[in-house]
Amino acid sequence: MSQQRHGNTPGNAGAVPAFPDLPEATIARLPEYLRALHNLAEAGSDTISSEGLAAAAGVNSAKLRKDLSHLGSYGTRGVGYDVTLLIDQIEYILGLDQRRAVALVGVGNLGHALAGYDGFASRGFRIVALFDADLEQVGKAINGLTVRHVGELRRAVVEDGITIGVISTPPSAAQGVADDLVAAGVTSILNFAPCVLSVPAGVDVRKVDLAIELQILSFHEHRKASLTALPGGLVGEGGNQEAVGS
Amino acid sequence: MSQQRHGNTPGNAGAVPAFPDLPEATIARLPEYLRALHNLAEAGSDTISSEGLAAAAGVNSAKLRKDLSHLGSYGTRGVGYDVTLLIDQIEYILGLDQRRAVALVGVGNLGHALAGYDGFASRGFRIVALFDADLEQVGKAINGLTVRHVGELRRAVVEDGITIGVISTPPSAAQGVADDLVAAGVTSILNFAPCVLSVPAGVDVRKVDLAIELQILSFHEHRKASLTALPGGLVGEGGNQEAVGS
DNA sequence: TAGATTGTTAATCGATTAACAATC
DNA sequence: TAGATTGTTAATCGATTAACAATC
Repeated sequence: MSQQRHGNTPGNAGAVPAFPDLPEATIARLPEYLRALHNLAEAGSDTISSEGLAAAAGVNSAKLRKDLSHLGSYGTRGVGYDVTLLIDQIEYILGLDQRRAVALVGVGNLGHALAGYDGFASRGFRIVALFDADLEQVGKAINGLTVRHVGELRRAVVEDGITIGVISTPPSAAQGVADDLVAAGVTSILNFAPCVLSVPAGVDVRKVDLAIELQILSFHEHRKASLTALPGGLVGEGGNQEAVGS
Repeated sequence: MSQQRHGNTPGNAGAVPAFPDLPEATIARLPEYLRALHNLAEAGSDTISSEGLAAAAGVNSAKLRKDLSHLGSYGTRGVGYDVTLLIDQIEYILGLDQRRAVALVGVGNLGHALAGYDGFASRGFRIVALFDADLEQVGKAINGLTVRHVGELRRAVVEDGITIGVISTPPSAAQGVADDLVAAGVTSILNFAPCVLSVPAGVDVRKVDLAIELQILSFHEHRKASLTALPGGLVGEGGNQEAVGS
C-alpha cells in the first residue's frame, strides 16, 4: 500500500531530542517486532538474538538491528536483547503505554466487524464510540456499545478523549466524516473507504483499501502467468511476502 | 505496511519483455490511479492531465508521470491522458481483464464481513468459496455461498480455478491454512491473521494487520503530543497521509 | 505559432544490506 | 581467553522530485 505524508518536522537544534526521529520504514516495522516479542515472551524466552527476532518478524537481522539501533542501545553484545525490556521500550515509543480511545464511524458490513475485532482491544486500543448516519443503525448495540448518530460525534470526541478515528463508511461519505472528526479534535484517522481524504496539517491518515491489496496480488498472478507461458517457464527462488504498511 | 519480498526475476536477455518490469512502488499505486480514473470516467471526463489525475489519486504529478511512463506512452503532450485508454491499459497490466476467483478461509467476525464486502466484487474479484474449520460454521450461507469445511479446500481450488486465497482465521491456524492453499495450487495469499507466513518460492503474500495500522497512528499521536509539550509547541505545515501498501 | 503538457533526465533522498569492529 | 552477537559503517539500491526538452 502507500501512504501520503507531508513533512512537518520542526527544527530541533541542540538538547537531547524529546523524541527520536525514526525513519518511516522503521516505524512501520516496530509493531511487527512487538508482536513477535509478545509471542516470545509467552513462550518463555527471556532473551532473543537479532537473528531469532528477525526470523520471528519475517525480516533480515541486519535490518532489525538497524531499526532497533534507532531506539537506542537495548541489546547486549554476545547475548542478545532482553525480551521484556524491548517490549517496554517499543510500547513506549509507539505510545501504547496508554490505552488510546478510538471512535469508529460507519457500522455497515465492514464497520460492524471492525467494531467487534478482538485484535484492537488486545493490542492497545479501546473502541469507545460507534457512529452512523443511518437512523436504522442508530440505537443498535454492537459489542456492548450503542451506535450513535454522527451528529453527536463532536461531543463524544471531547468527552471521551478520543484521538483516533476509524472511517468505514461508503466513499461518498468519507470526506465529510473526516472533516467532522478533525473539527472535533481527532488528529489520526484510519480510512477504510476507497477514496483520498484531504486533511489539514498535523492530522495523520492511513488508508487500508482491501480491493487494492487483491489488485496488487492480481498483478503478480498476471506476471507469473505470463512468465510460465514463456520458453523456460517459471523460475522461482523463494516466496514473495509483503506486509501492508507504508 | 511493509511486505516481505524475495527476489525471483529470471534473467530475460534480449527480445521485447513479455511483461514490463515495474518498480514495486509503482505497482502499489496503479490501483489507486485506476480508482481515480473510474471516478473521472463516471463524471464524464474523456481526458485528464497528469496534474488532475495526480490530485485525484493523492500523489504529486511528477510521480504519476514517472509511474505511467513505465507502462509505455499513453498520454498526449499538450493534452493529457485518454481516460478510457488508460483504464484499459492499467486493468490489463493488473490482470483485471479476467475476473479472478478467490477463496476465503475463516468466516469469523472479520471473515464474515470480508465475504460480503462489495468492494471485491466491484473491483475485479469473485469470492467463489468460503471455508472454515469450525463445524458450527460449515453449512451456513453467507451472501449466497455455503461455508464448506477446510478439508474440501483442495478440490474447490482445482474445480473453481482459484488462484488467490484470503486468510481470516486466528493466527494459530493461519500457517496451516496457507500450507493447504499452496498445496492446492494457490499462488497468491492475502493474510489478515497477525502472524508471519512462510511460503515456497513463487507464492506471493500480502499482509493486512489492522492493529498495526492503529499502532503506527499511535506512534504519530505520541510524537505529536511530545512536540506540543515542547517549548514552541506544534508546528504543522500540511496533513500527513499515508496509504497502506508496500 | 503559442500554449500546454507529456516523458525523461539527473540530482537527491531514504532504505537496505553486508561486513566488521566493538564488546559482552 | 574464545565465542557470540550487537551497533555502526559504508556501499548499494530503489524511489522521489524538480526541471525541462520534446511535441502535441
